[in-house]
Amino acid sequence: MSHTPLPTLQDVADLAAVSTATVSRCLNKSGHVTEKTRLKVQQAIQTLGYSPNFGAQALAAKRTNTIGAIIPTMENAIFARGMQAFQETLAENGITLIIASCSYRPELEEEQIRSLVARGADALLLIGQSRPDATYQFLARRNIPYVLAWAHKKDSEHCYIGFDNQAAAQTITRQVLELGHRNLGVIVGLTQNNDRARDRITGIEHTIADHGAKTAPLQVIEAEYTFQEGAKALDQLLANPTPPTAVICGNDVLAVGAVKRAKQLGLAVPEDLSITGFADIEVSELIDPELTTVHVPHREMGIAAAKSLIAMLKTQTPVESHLLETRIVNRQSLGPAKPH
Amino acid sequence: MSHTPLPTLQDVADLAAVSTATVSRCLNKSGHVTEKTRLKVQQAIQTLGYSPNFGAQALAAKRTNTIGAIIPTMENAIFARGMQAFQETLAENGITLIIASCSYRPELEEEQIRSLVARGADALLLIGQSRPDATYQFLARRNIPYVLAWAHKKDSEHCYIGFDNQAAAQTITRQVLELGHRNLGVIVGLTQNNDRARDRITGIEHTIADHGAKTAPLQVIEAEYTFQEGAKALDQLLANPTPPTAVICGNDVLAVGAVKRAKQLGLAVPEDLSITGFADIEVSELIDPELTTVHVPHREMGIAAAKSLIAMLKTQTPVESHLLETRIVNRQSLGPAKPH
DNA sequence: GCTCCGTATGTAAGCGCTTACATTTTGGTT
DNA sequence: AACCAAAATGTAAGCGCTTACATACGGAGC
Repeated sequence: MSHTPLPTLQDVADLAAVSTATVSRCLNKSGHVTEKTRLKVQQAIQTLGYSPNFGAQALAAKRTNTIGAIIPTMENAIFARGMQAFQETLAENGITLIIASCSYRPELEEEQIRSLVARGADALLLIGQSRPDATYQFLARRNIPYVLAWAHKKDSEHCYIGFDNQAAAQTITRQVLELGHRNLGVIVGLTQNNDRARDRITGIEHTIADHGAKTAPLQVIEAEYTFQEGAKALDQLLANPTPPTAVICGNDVLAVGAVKRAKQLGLAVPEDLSITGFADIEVSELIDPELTTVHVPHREMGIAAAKSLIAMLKTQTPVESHLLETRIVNRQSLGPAKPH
Repeated sequence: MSHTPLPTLQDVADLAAVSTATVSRCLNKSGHVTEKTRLKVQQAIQTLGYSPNFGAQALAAKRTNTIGAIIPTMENAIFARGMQAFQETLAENGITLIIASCSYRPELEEEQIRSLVARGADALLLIGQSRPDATYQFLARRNIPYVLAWAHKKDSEHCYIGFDNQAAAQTITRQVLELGHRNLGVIVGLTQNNDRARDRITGIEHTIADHGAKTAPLQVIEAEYTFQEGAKALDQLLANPTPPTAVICGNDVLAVGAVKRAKQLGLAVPEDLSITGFADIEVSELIDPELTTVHVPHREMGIAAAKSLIAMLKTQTPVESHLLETRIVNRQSLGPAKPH
């Protein structure tokens, strides 16, 4: 490991026989440089193997070309695809992604937000909306643009890049009702710190209320985001003297766990029990029966989030929310209610 | 959006009536500060809402407390759990993770390495070993510590944090052979830029060669990392006039795709066809039959990688490789060969 | 050839922090 | 009370870059 000091801007300037200002202008494509000198400089950069010092650049320019994202966890496939697209889009624009996770714990999120900002994130991607006002004030005070992804709300002061969880839940609930189901169960992620999960429940409840038909009271079970918990939740639902004929799940992982459990219990899906998911992640096509679920355009969402953030950074003004469409993917796990 | 300039170290120093050096010492816990003045400073930091400027800190201290990771893709569940643990461990140590992905494309990886280093990554986590010498030289020249994760090689100059892909493949192959299978198929990820996949094939081949028993020639199919491709690969294998009785897959995703396809074709797993996986990601417990696979300690690996990198940064000296143990998880998809 | 002006280039002042070194304070000894 | 080492604190010199402003340059128009 040698320790020759790395070349600096000054070294490049010296070699190219120009001033540091000119080299800087070349680097930042800020124009006002002749083709001839640009070439000279490029040459010098090449031969020295120069690469700008990040700290110095950040300090002088007051920006880092870095965008932060705080997601509940990378292990959740629901975020993986979207984040991948987000990162790719940022990279195409010369921006680096820094990632933190908060394990669905708001106080940790708060901490991570401060941490990423302290690390020089120029802008942030956050998941969902529910967090203390103080956090938003902090961001405003620092003048840090942000988008709230994986969720959407009309007429909000915030910039949302996502879909309407409530509306999506309504659509699939309606379909379930139309198939004749009158006794519904719900398995949903922990709602405590998850506004998306709450919105989905609300959507389900509203649809049932609006539908008019007489239905049994809705049974809602909250479960952690794992297959096993989905299975356990199904057990609870089935323990009821009048168990549901259809179970609407707040996400695919829970749904897949429920499907597996149902099969273990000797229930045919969807003949004996219908089960629906939410998100359309890869596993939903994998199990047997394949999952009828709500498709969410994850990649689109990641790309849109990146673009919005980049635009905000460039124009220094807020950007409109972006509503993405979900749609139901009809596969095999949802069928008509058994006639009595 | 107000624009009161953010408080600086100087402001804190003024308010606390000490010098900037003292404040800096408090911030960096470098000792030599009385409890009394530390409190004064803390107080001042609080009331001003001060937070250090990242660029300035990086410039002056010549480090960023940032570690970079370049993984093929975040969508691959094989990396998700390990990276999550990696990030958590870094965060516990006050280090931020920056992530880039290279889509299994070496030239992109090269670019990302330079990019992350330019962004001030103090150290790097890379996946696997195979990359141009020039890349390693670049890292050496910059004096950037790195670990190679998800792989292991004895007596290497590099620091590996991972498991022995070849040995793991040997173990499971041996088990397959012991169950009487004499006609084996292999479905593995694209080997072109994936040394781990290659190592696994090597392990399988060696075991068969060493075993002595007469076996049919090994049939190897490479497939992209998706369920669908796993299914297609199985089709190819079965198209053979003497199809294999056991298929060893290079990862769980391919295995799960193959299992699903086998069932669609009316083959009972493992009665008619045995299938094994590699990685033990969540889905392997989900499908029916559950997958017999090689368990990889993902979280441990992520934690170990983080700790090694932190140690390297602190001591400025290389750290020993860390070999993690894999083990076979016997579930349902592997059974004895059908007697003729 | 001389102005004039728009464009290319140079000059140099910071950006906010860390840290080597200098100075002061503290408190135990004599 | 005087002394001294050790501990605490202060001083100030950068770190490598961007950018406002100053200056030099070169061609068009007369």
